[in-house]
Amino acid sequence: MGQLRDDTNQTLAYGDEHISFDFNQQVVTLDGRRMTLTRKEYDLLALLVQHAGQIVPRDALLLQVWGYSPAIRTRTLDVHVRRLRKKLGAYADRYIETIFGIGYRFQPFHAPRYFRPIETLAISA
Amino acid sequence: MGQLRDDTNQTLAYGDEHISFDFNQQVVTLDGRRMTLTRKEYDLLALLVQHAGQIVPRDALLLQVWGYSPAIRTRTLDVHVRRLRKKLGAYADRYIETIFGIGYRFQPFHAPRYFRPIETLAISA
DNA sequence: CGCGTTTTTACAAAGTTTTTACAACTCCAC
DNA sequence: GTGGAGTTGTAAAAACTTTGTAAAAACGCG
Repeated sequence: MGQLRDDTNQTLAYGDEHISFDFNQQVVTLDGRRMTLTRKEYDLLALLVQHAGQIVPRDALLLQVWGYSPAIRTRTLDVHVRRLRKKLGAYADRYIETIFGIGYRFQPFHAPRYFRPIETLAISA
Repeated sequence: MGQLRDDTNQTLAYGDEHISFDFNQQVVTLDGRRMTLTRKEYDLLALLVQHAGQIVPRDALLLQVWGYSPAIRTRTLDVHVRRLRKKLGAYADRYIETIFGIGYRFQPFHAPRYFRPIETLAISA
């Protein structure tokens, strides 16, 4: 479970309760079933999973998966995230979090959820 | 049934419900009948069968069977795959899978549809 | 040469990616 | 709380890429 890295700190594999990722064979399984991902879908998910738990900015995703500079205006990232979420089924929004105004984050299944401090509540209480 | 390998990990023979492959004699049988394959057809099928269950990229096939570099633009691989499928008859698409954008995969007849997480990190060139 | 084999050509079909257009949502100022 | 600018979600269409196929041309060896 978790991440397995080689001597150059490259992620070799990832696994949690529902998803497993083999970066060598480019094989992803969801609840034991093999996921069929297109190339871009795989590249995108792989990049997110390699930074599991960390926010990956849109700019970084667009640069690394598409080679786009931040100047380029495109919605293809959003569309690909949507298709990944569709294929992730019930766990979609749990696994792929939207960080408004910044980017996306892949959350390992058992990692503590991130909640924004609710200031209004604290003040009114 | 399955694959038989020698001490240098070369596949000597392959067999499943319908196909048998003798790599020494270069004899292939389909449901007990000997298949007549041309040289290139045999080379291509042999390479796929030797990696049964694994995806073999187009580039690898073109390099190993034809000696072509990835730069060369040719459709001969597709044409040969077609002829092989024709000779494989009813099992054609079951045995020779197209992996879009990557290559082809020979699937043993009884291979499970889905794979559990892979522990062994066998890398194929 | 003649014949089987291989490769190319040209187009069709299938699959993938990007764009477009608009809806829904988030944040912040007022 | 409301409104508006900016951001993300979504469905569908358009654009693009890859693979399938039939037929013709080129190859090569007896």
